[in-house]
Amino acid sequence: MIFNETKTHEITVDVVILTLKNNAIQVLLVKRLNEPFKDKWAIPGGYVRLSENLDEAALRVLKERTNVDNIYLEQLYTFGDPLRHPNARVITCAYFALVRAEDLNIVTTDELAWFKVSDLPKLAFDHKDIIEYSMKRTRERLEICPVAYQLLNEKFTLTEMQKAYELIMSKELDKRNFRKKAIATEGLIELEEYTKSSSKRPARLYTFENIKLNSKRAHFISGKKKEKVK
Amino acid sequence: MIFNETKTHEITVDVVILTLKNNAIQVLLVKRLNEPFKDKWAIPGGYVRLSENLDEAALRVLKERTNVDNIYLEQLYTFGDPLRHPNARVITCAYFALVRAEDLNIVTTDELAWFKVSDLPKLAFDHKDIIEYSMKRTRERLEICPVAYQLLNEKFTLTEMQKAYELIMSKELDKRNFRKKAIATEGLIELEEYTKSSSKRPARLYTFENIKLNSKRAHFISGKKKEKVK
DNA sequence: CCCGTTATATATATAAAGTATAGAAATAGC
DNA sequence: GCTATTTCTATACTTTATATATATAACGGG
Repeated sequence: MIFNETKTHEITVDVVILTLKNNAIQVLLVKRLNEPFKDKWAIPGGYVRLSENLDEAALRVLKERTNVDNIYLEQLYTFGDPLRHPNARVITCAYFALVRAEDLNIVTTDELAWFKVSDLPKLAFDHKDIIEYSMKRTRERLEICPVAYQLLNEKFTLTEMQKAYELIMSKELDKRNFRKKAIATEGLIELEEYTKSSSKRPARLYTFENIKLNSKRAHFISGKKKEKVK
Repeated sequence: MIFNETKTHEITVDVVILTLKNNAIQVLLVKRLNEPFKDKWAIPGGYVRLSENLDEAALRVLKERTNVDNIYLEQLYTFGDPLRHPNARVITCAYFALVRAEDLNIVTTDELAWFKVSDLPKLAFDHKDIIEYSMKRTRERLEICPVAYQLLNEKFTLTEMQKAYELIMSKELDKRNFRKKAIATEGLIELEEYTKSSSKRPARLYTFENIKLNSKRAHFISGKKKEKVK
């Protein structure tokens, strides 16, 4: 590829939209309708308009695809390899969002679907790298603040919360110690409600008050892997 | 300002170059020769060439200004407010670098000089925000890895290391506890050399082996503020 | 309706890391 | 030699993290 220095850059935003569905962290992908990478799956994205800033562009893309507002959205990283787009010079500012499955009302189609991040299809551009980096960042965030509640329904059990942590961190945590530390988390509210679902003993429901995502006390991931009991 | 959606974006990199000089964290600034913000100080930067990626562009800017290689350089954040440049649409990908004063061989002039980050002049564009964010990120890095050694000379005393931590974190640390945790840091090597300078008892010199900037064990900043003794 | 199963919940012991404080050793200046 | 100053060692105390035992509540099968 020959670069003509008089050509200009194009700049896009791409948004990694993560949710918790079917006991797995899943990412929303769109199928590309045009070349390059026609028919490959890709992260939702779009050109940055001249009148909007990067956050606004990312929010617009997120809203177009999910119709949700008021979501955890954070700038992730800017990817600018000259060869990341095969026939143009496109720099993309990647964002990632954590959304509640409960809040979503997405009609998935042949061109818009959820995929487990642990089992991705062949992706367009460098989008695989971008998704992997978004998971790394999510883990880093979780180590310093209880950002996982962004993935939980409004009311949740401690077991559900632990499951979210385990899926993000890819390791098992000890139930009893998780409870102790979770309960000490700033912002967690104990409700006088219980699950009455199919399970055995009903579990107490909790919720998070809006919002303290800088709480240092909530990094309860350090626990060593619990050994699997036979 | 009216935005014409057919106009294209321009993309630059700006590099916050931090060092430790005269008992303060200092940043390298250049005086702008042209409008806008003529004669105001700014972070060194430049347009991203079509043939280079963002890291390469940042390295090039860093090398142009400081002639140092092999430096701690990290992408910081991308700033893209439509109004950040008064008469163009310039998105900038900001980087920050930590350099050793010892390695530098910069001739400072009327157009290139070091400024204490705690006492900055009036800056061009949003560069004040960018510098502040680079300090925040440096603090975050320091909480999880001993990145401060990037600012220290090759051989240093624990007192010098502590001083670097205190300057970055803007708080005093307890000397005895700092020593205990610093000595436990992975990668720190105790030398059989001592200072023989003007001070009282000679201090042992230490160095860092190349390089483990992901060591979790090195976040020894948590100490409570030592009360000032009268 | 008893009883085993399963998941929730509480209490407590042990280990590790973080914080606080006393004081000894080495040098320079007087 | 005495004092001031800085480096360096040792140790007690507090908090957090990890490990383990046991009780409680519902369900389902006989």
